[in-house]
Amino acid sequence: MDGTTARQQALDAAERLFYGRGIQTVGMDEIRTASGVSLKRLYQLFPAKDQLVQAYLERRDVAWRRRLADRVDRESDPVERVLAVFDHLGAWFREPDFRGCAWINSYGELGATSAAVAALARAHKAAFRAYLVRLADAAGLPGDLADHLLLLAEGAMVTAAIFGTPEPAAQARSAAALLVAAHAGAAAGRTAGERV
Amino acid sequence: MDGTTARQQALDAAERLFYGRGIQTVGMDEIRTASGVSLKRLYQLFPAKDQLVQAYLERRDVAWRRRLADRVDRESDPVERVLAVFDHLGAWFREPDFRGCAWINSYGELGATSAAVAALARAHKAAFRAYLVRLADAAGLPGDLADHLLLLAEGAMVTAAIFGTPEPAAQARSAAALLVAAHAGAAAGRTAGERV
DNA sequence: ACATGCGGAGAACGTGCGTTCTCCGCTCCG
DNA sequence: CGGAGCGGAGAACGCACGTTCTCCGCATGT
Repeated sequence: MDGTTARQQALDAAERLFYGRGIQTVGMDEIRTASGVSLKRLYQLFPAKDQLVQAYLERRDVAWRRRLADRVDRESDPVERVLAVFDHLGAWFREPDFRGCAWINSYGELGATSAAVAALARAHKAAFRAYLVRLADAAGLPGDLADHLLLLAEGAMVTAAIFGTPEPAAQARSAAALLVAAHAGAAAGRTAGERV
Repeated sequence: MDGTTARQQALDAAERLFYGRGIQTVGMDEIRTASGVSLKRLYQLFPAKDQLVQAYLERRDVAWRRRLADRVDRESDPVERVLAVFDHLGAWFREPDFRGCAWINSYGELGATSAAVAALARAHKAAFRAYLVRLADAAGLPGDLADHLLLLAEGAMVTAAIFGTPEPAAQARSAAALLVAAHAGAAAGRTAGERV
């Protein structure tokens, strides 16, 4: 087996298992069995479990954000692009193996113990927030709104995971639409010289 | 040592350690040392670690919700009572040992493995949501708003934990205020016969 | 054909931890 | 004063798991 395909298979198995059952619950042996990559090879590629965990979170980060961007790019209207974020969440929540946000879960499990995991969670959420800022900016909406959208999205992920229903995505979308309208109204008022 | 005080001390230590460092990271031995309750006694009171975990989450649930209600009860205006929820979150986030929501963290750590933990997280969030529904109702606001508030609150908890800053509470508060205004405006419009 | 070295399977090792057991002192009752 | 039982300290046990080691087959180069 090729080295790079071994790495891929190992990461595929790690992602499926770590995401589905938690990190501490899954042993290296199980990853060996699920991936077909021998333990020796696993430890050549990732000298310790921590590094496999780190690689899993890093790879998933770029994949997750690319999937989001792909969905958003199907819209052209700047405001629709903002709201598409929540449509994407809805589709994600409906996937049968959805089990919440990998970084929120990892943070809950290891954030207090592993500085690396905490940093990766922070980095992922910072990147997500930066993306929301760009979307809001492109729609001519103030920066505050991006933070509001972030809270709605994070809340939707958590709530959908714990209750096991996709509804929070639609709820977050409707709240986001109201906030966008409120901000847009305020902006329109400001440009018209209206006093608040 | 009395039986009920032993139980209290055990739960005190369990709460401090489980909340601060995660459940799987903390061993029964450490709880013994931190609480001063002997291992024998611990296992008399809680026949297995799961049950100690369960008792920890249950006790913290009522304490957490009572603290919230106490803060809310300092306000009399129904709308202020709704917003006070986020002021309370801000105060909580500023506590030095704040490390996110115990139930979100526990769910991330054990939700996939332990049905009991998943159920307790669901129960806690359902109770929190029901409280928000009551607050919204008392303020004459529609039921949808309570779900929006829930998402903002959950998002604030997660974001404050991962970024290690209390700001999300204020952001959630301002978003909540905008949503309240939007809903109140809509209600006023409806009562005035305005067409949307 | 034969040596050489890489890779796989899985045993082995060490440690941590949930749970139980042993031993001992203390207290309380006759 | 004696013994009987409860509680504490912590050793012991069994298991799971991260990590390493051993052994063996196989491919490759001369």
